[in-house]
Amino acid sequence: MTPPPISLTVDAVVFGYTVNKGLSVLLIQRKYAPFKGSWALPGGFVLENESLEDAVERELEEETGVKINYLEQLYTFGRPNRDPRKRIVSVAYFALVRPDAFQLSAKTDASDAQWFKITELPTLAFDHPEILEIAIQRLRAKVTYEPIGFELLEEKFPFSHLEKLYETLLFHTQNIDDEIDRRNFKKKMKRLGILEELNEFRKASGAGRPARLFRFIPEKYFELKERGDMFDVWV
Amino acid sequence: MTPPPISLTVDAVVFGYTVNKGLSVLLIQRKYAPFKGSWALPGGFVLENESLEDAVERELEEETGVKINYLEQLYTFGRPNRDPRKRIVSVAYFALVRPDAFQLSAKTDASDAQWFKITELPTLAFDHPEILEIAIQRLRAKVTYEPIGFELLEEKFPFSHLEKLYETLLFHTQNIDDEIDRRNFKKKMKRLGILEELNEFRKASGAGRPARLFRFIPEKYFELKERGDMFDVWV
DNA sequence: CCAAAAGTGTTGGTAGTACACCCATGA
DNA sequence: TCATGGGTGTACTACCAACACTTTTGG
Repeated sequence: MTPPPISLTVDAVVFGYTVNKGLSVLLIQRKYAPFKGSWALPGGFVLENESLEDAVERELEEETGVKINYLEQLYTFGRPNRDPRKRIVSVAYFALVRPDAFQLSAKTDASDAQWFKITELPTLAFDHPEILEIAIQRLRAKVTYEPIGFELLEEKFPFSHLEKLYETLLFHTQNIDDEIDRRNFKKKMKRLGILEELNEFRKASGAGRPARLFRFIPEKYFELKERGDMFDVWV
Repeated sequence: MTPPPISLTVDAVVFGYTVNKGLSVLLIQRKYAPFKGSWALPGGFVLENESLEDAVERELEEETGVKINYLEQLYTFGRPNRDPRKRIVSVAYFALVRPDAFQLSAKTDASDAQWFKITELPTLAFDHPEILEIAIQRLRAKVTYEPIGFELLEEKFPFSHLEKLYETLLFHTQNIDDEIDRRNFKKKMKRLGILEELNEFRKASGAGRPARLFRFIPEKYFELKERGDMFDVWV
């Protein structure tokens, strides 16, 4: 029983977020056929002695130099003709980076890797549009029951940033033009008890009252989770 | 750039359920080393021109003859030494079968495949204990927000069967000895509006008042889902 | 003093939880 | 007639949704 020659790759959907730019995804430009010149998700072959996660981190380092903050397996794509050359099965991951990792490292050639707002995407190679779509769905669903949104924010953030992030993820990724009620959202988040209210304020960026900064407390969340108390923020 | 020789398999965690036997999983006994004689999840190599799902269905047919009712990709396991012989990455699926598919087809040699209650599992080969554990977690989580529980019941069922199924999945898989309040559970399910109350009753199986039968209405559920109304049954 | 962003409470509706008795059948 | 399982309603609490004005700052 000889196993058939199927190649295994990993691909990463890396999300970044800032209040101004909204949700963005990291893409690389392909240098070779097929899809030469097209934009694609970063990724590549898994080496014989590395785990899938190691492969993702290695490829991201090689191709983009970006420092990721959260990594989770997304789905495995194995349709027979998803790559025109030969049979390739790809394990897709999704990753989150903080705003400060948002600009690409100097060594990355700007023509190689670039951030794209998810509202202004180029045409993607292979079945990457499908992978990206599934990643967005997963991210959207997941922020409502696990506090992974914090992995996209700075460590200390004003409440309004958290609120805008949820607005973006829950509504703008679906072309819904809706807003979150600030008071209700704050009540819910406070009730969860996973935020620490700091005695620091954001120096105003322009006009407006300076905002108090908050911090996510992972320990509190793990406590909740152990007790089986569910996070639940579907605004 | 030659891709490394990594083999790709699929494995299936097939769940069955009856009120009497509780939640069970379908295992096969290995005929060859490594782990010769041990029990393992059914599965095998993906062929060059079949999709991952086709591979699962083919292997299940070959190894167990069981007819599955629901299939969903679970997770991909790729730790470098999970198979002692060589690098094998496995895409795990989880499947649900109805009670009538519960007995194995005649052609299956009983020594090959067998159902095991999840409370009375044998030692499993490879990293299959981990895969099974993750499958159970997924099933438990998923019944609270999608109506996949119905895929484990007969088409027409008394309410108490649904209730016992949820008790089993939500509590007994975690060694919690708890019960669902019949009245509250029924209220919740009725409010969802995805059940049809039939004018048929179950002929008593022993003593007791005959129970009205119900049917799950997939169409109603799709309607709900389209409208974004969330299923939500964490008893 | 005006514009911009942050902060804050109340009310009404709805869903969740806890809880106990009667009904129909087979033995 | 008894044992078994099926069927039903109410009261309390907690969360959700809707909603508008005041405060602090920069220009």
